[in-house]
Amino acid sequence: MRDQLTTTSYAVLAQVAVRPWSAYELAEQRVRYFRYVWPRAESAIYREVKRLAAMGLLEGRKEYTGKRPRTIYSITADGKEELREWLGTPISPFSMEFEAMLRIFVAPLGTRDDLLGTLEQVRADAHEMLRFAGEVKQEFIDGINVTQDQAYLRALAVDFFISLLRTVEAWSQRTLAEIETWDDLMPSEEKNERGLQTIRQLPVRTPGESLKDVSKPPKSQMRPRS
Amino acid sequence: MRDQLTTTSYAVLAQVAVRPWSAYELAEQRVRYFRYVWPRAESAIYREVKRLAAMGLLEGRKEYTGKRPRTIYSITADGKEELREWLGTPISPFSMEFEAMLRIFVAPLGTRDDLLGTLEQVRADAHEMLRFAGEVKQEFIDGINVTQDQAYLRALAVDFFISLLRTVEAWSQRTLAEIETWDDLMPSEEKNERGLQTIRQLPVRTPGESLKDVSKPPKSQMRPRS
DNA sequence: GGACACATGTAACGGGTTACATGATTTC
DNA sequence: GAAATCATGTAACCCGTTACATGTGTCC
Repeated sequence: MRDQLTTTSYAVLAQVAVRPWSAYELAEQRVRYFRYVWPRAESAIYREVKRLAAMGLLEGRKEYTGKRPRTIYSITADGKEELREWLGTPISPFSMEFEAMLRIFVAPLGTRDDLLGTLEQVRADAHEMLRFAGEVKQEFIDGINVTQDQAYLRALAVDFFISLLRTVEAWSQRTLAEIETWDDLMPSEEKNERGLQTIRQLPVRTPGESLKDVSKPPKSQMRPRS
Repeated sequence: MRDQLTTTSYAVLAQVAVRPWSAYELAEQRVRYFRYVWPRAESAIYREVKRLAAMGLLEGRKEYTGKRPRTIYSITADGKEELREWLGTPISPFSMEFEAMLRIFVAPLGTRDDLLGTLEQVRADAHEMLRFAGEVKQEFIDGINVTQDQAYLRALAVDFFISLLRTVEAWSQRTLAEIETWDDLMPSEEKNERGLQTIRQLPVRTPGESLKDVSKPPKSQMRPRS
């Protein structure tokens, strides 16, 4: 058996570290816990708890409802130690899947309505996730969230989400507005000029110098600071 | 053989639609094209072009350098048609993987320095991606980007990235600042109160009413609009 | 007491990644 | 002419998903 832990392993460990859960509850509650930062199918959770239990990082206790068994998992001392060590290692970088962008790049093959529909979906998805975030916000304000005692940590997460989602929402809106000014999706001087105008105003520093000379920086830059 | 196309299939098709490439070039150039919106390992591309060629959506032409063969792929009429149809279907929703958030939730198991290190990595990753975005911006301003003639579409993408990355960067900075005010990672009334304060100010609408009554909306709401 | 939703998983398939392999080109 | 790097892939493993299966309360 494979004995290297994946991030999914740690995600499960982390959730069980909060309190014991049955595998079913774990799979279910992932929605509120990690769905949006580490999305996985429910069945992956079932396999993962078994593995972790076999490795001694989780402990499974069997219960019965009639003749139907279920397993309650809790974390072991070894499991906590694994988590602790993990916290000191480098993270895997932020990554995303954003199919809408693929479609933008080949948009001229389709219709203007196709593209508007795609952008509308992006906006709707962001809207839905914001609604969920709003629910969570309300729970904390009402003091009834399951992790209320960790509000100081969860606040960081909720802040992240809402910032990110509002960014996506804002982008989808201004992009819809831009596309609505177009008559078609064909390239044109006018569209490209507008695009360049947008790009010029984007808030990011451009490389100050050409890359050709990077291998031989001027002497003056190599002197130590006074 | 499986004959259902995945988003990865369309990503490859979309890239080949621009112009013919060898499989190696495709895998390499994904970095500049789709790496950040649809990340996949290079070997996945090799398998995908073969499948697409077998289905008649791509056409492979073999070339030789000495006795080493390579294959140049170009899109077929059927391939273009597939892309066109795809543009009319619903997109898979935006999703992300953000391991840092998992670590925040179990942060009290580790040290304050662990957590600061994690956040520092997030900031560094965002910074690096912004540097890349800045390069692309400069290319467009200089008029030398490979897709210069599609600046009107690429502008939408670059705008998206830079907005998103600046959001992540800003979040990581204010979160670092917050954590630096903490003496430890243990929960406390004071930390939680600050967290709640943050949450209350987040720019998102909370659900205006309780969910209990949703199943029986008042009659007045069911009347048709005047 | 039949239908339906909830609870609790298992099996199989395929997509994705990591590791490896080999020919060509450049460097020194 | 040996070493390092680039070019061009292949093979194998495993994670993740989709589909299915079976038991249990609940509604009417």
